[in-house]
Amino acid sequence: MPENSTCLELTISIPGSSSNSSSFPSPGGGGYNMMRELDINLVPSIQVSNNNNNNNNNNGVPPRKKLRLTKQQSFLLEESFRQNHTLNPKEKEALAMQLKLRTRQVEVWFQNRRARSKLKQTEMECEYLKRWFGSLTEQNRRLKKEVEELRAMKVGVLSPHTCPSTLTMCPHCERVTTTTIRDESRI
DNA sequence: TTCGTCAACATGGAAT
DNA sequence: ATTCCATGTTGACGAA
Repeated sequence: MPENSTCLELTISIPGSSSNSSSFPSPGGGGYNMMRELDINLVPSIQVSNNNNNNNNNNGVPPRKKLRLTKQQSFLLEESFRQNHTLNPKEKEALAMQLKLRTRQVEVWFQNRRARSKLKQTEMECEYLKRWFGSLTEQNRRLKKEVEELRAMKVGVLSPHTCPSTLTMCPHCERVTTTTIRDESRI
């Protein structure tokens, strides 16, 4: 079955019902029951004309159908989102009119789009942090190895005939060097 | 059948 | 009180 609004099943619009979906609590987040106001998938005019061939043989509860935006609608929404991630009421109204959608649909689309955008951003940051963690782990490993080598070097330098020494950083070449007590006493 | 995507919805918090 | 938004969830749908 092609996924466009013209083949979707319909519901009867209830006069006086608000566009606020939260007025119709339903099992599950998908909010869906007999009291559903308008089929979100359709423009009102289409709903009226198509409603005649809807038998509603499901105890008055039509199966939930999923709207697929047309390519044109998606393109315009994406373009609009690219320009601005949020819409003021006038822009929302205008865009809805242009797309032949309800303002609620445009609003929901933008909410979902922002969420997807944020998710993508978070995933990218996560990847970056993972790589960073990897490089830090590697750096830590190398530094530990270096410390081990330096410790071994220090042990080698120390002998019963030599003075105790300490490891110091040369301020000029920034290399660690072994300094004996005798050397230090000369400074 | 399973899984990913996404429109629609619920809810709670912030702003007005 | 109302509106808007972020976030989490649900369910329809297509693809693998």
